[in-house]
Amino acid sequence: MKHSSVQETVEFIGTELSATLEDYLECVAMLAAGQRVVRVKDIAKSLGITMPSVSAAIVRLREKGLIDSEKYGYIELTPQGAALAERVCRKHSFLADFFHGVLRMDRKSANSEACRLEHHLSPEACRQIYRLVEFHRDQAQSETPWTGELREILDEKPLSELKEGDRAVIRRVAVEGALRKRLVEMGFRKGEKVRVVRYAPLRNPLELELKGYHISLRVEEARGIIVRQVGDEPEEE
Amino acid sequence: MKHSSVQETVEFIGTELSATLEDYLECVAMLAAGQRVVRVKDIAKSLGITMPSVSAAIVRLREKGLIDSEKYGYIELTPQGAALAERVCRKHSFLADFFHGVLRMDRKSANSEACRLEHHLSPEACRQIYRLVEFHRDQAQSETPWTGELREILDEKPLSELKEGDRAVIRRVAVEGALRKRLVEMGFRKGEKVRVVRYAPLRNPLELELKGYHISLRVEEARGIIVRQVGDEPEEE
DNA sequence: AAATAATGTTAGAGAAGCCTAAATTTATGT
DNA sequence: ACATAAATTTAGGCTTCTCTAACATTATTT
Repeated sequence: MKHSSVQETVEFIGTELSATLEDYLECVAMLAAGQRVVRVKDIAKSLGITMPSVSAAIVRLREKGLIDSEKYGYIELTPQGAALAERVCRKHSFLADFFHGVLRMDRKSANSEACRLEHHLSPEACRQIYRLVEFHRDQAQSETPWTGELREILDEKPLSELKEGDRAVIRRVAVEGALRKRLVEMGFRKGEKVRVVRYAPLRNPLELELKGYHISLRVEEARGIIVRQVGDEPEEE
Repeated sequence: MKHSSVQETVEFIGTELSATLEDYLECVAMLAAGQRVVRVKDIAKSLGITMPSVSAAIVRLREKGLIDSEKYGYIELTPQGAALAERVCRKHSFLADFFHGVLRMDRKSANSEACRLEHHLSPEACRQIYRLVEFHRDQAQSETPWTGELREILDEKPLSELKEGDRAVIRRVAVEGALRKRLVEMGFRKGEKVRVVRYAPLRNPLELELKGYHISLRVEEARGIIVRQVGDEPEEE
C-alpha cells in the first residue's frame, strides 16, 4: 500500500483563478503537451470560443504571470503557470477516474463531468475523492465481492438511454400491469441480450434486435426496461 | 389502450437556470420551508449578498415565471418554481449525503461542497452518485468490510488539520529520518490519543495534549503525524 | 516580391452579477 | 397620527466573459 503521492505541498500565494481562466490554463497545458507550439487558434478551437475572447484571456493570464507570450507569437506557460496547470490537470484526471472508474460513466462523459467540476471542488473534497478512487482501484484488483455488486448497480440503466449500436443485457422490466405483460411476451426477459439498431429521426420509436428479431419500441416503453450495457470497446463503459 | 404509466412527468421545457439563479431559487425554497413568509432581506442575509442584488435576481426569476411577488411584498414560488426548487434541493441533499456519509467530511463542509457542485453535475453523474450513496448506506448497515476499511482510509488526516479542541488517535508518523525519531521519542506512536489544546495566534506552533502532558509542535511537524479524528458530537465527523 | 490567405489583436457592445448611494415604500413607536 | 426606522427598489458603476466587425500582422502562394 502506498500513500505518499497526495502530499499537497501547495504554497498558495494569491493566485486565485476564476473557473474560466483555470480552463484556459489547463487547455494551454494540454495542447502544449501534444504539440510543439500553442497558438490562439488552437485554444479557440479546443474550447469552442472565438479568437478575440482567447486573446483577452491570454492577456489576463499574462498579467497574472502565468503565461508568457509575445504579440502575434506563440503561447507558453511560465513555470508558475505550468505548476498551477499541473495541479489543475491532476485534479481533472483523478476526477475523471472517479467518474469513469468508480461511477462507471463512459470516458467522454466522465471527462466533461470532470471539466465542469474541477473548479468547484475544495481541496478537502478532492483529497477524499482521491482516496476513494485509490481504494476502489485496490479493491477492484483483488476482485472483492462488493466491487462486483456495486458495479451491477451502477451499470443499470434504462434501455432508452443506449445509443445506436449499443448492446446490453436485460436485468429487469421495471413497470407493472399490462405494459409489463406485453413487454415480457415480446421477449424482454432477464438475461436476454438486446441491441439498439437505430433511432427514428425524432428518436422515437427505436428499433431493437432481440433474439435475432427486429422490434420497434416507443422510447417511453423502453424506459421501463432496465439493462446492463455490454461494452464493445475495451476502454468503453 | 393506454400505457401512460411510464411517462416521466418532468417535461423540461426551456428552463435553463444559471448557477446563481438556481441558488436563489433553492434559497427561497429553504426559507419558505422554515418561515411563514420570505422577504428580500432574508435571502440577502442567507446568501451573504446585498439586497439590491437580490432584488435584481428576483426580477429575473419572476420573468422566468418561477417566482411570484409584488413590489415591496412577500416572495413566493410559483408551482413551477417550487417543482424546480425541489429538484435542486434533492440534488443538494444527496450530494451532501455523499460528502458527509460516504466521503466522511463534516456536515458543514459537506453542505458547502454540495452547494457549489450541485449546479454543475449532469443528470447522469447525479444518478450514479445517488446509487453509490444508496449502496454505501446498505453496506454500512450490515458493516461489510468495505465500509470499515474505507472509513479508516477516509478518516486519516494530518494532525495539523485538526481544530482547537479536537481529539484524535494517531495512526502513523509519515515522515522519515531524524524528525520521525524525535516525534516517536516524544510519544507520538500509533494508537496514542492526542488532543489539540490550542493554536498560537499565527497558527504556529500548536499546543497538544498527549498522555496527560502538554507538548508544543510546529505545524510543519504536525503535518507528518497522521491521525484519525475521534468524534465528539454524534453527528460530527 | 507582391497578392492573398491565415492568424491575431483592437474596438465596441452586451449579458450576468455584484456593489454603493440615493430614493421610495412600508412598518413601528410614542 | 406622524416621525423615525426598516425594508425595498432604482440608479449607476464595476468586473468578467462573451461576441462581431474591423484592422494589423505573419505566412503562403504564385
